[in-house]
Amino acid sequence: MNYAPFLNYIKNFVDLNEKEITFLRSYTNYKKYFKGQYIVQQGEVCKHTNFIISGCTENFYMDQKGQEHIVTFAIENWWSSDISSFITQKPSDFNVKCLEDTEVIQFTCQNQDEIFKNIPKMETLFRKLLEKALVSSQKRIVNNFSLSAKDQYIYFKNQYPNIEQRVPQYMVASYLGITKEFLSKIKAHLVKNKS
Amino acid sequence: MNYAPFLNYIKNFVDLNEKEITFLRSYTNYKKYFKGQYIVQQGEVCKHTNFIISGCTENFYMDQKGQEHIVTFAIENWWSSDISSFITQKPSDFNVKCLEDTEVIQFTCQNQDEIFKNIPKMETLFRKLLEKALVSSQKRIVNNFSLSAKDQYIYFKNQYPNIEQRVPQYMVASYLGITKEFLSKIKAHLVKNKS
DNA sequence: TTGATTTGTTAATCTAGTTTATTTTTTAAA
DNA sequence: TTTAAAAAATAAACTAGATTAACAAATCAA
Repeated sequence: MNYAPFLNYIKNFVDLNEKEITFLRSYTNYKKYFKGQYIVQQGEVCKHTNFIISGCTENFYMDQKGQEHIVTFAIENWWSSDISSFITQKPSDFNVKCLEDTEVIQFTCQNQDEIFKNIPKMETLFRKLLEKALVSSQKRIVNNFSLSAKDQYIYFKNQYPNIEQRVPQYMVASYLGITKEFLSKIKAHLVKNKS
Repeated sequence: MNYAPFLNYIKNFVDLNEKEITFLRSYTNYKKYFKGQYIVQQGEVCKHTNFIISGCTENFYMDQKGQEHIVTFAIENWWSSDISSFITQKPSDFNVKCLEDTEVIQFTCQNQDEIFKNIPKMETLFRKLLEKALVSSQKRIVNNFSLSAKDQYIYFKNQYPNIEQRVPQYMVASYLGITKEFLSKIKAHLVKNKS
């Protein structure tokens, strides 16, 4: 079990003393999932918030027509969960699925509350994380409005340079909200015009 | 100056004692803006987070082609600011403009930190608000992907029943990311087909 | 009460992105 | 190493929504 990356990540934001680290350890746990395994399944309650130590997950849902839409990817040092289901403890509208073998540090909703109660710095950290997440979510809405599919793809490549190589193209298309055929067309066009 | 709605709003989430209320008052201030006035202007730093006591604001930006896109509306009991600029204290990509005379309770970034330091319950409140805001932002991305413009319009009407009457249609179209002409077509179609 | 500006409608034409279908390439399993 | 399955590319027909332009209401200023 590999806990260090989680503590290193936290150290970027706040300093925890020994006692706090011990507390945090006892209220979180390590888990390994295998490729293809579901961490959360549409219709079930999302029990944990997960910090990814290694691996890659997708967060997707199935619409009324049976089409899958990828909402987010997550890799090392990112968080992965369905926040809506986690905070309400109601059935999730999303699936969280491992695209590779994936190690996580996870905690339940109850334990999160305990952590925040006992280590207020951790609540501050999460408040700031949520602020950033909200900003990037709004940015995505804005891009959706003002960029063509081609420009959104270019933006995606710049923002997540590590992800494109690790997941199949049809998933990138799904993330961008376009068909795989159209993404293929965009890429062919970009190659031809050398940018 | 009308402070009560702000305290009532807070009371829905957490209980503050007299001392905390006094502290909060001294670290927030009341301001009245007039219709058409800008609370935040694209290119300037967003200095305040604003809680709306009365009135209505739009949060919009201008893209490279000079087209305006409305990102959010806000009315009584909602928050209005450019969170990205507020947390980084860097120039904003957005405008926040009053669509009606608007009264707000506002606080600066520094004062927010003081409030959180002295009244941790307030940080918890904000953490929860951010969670909800993130959920609804993600929901909007999801809708963008899986709903037609017509269904997004219907969803908007259900979710924000109070806003459509208060703002011109072309702003609703802008919020939905479609042209005013197409919204007009959708509405004509809905009237004809009685739903 | 009239003109001027802002808002909303209709219709024709156009285009970014979808759908469907077929073929090729890559991956993975046996 | 062969074979089956999954992923990617290509192309033609199609559609949701954009663009343009002309006009009609509504609001507002004076």
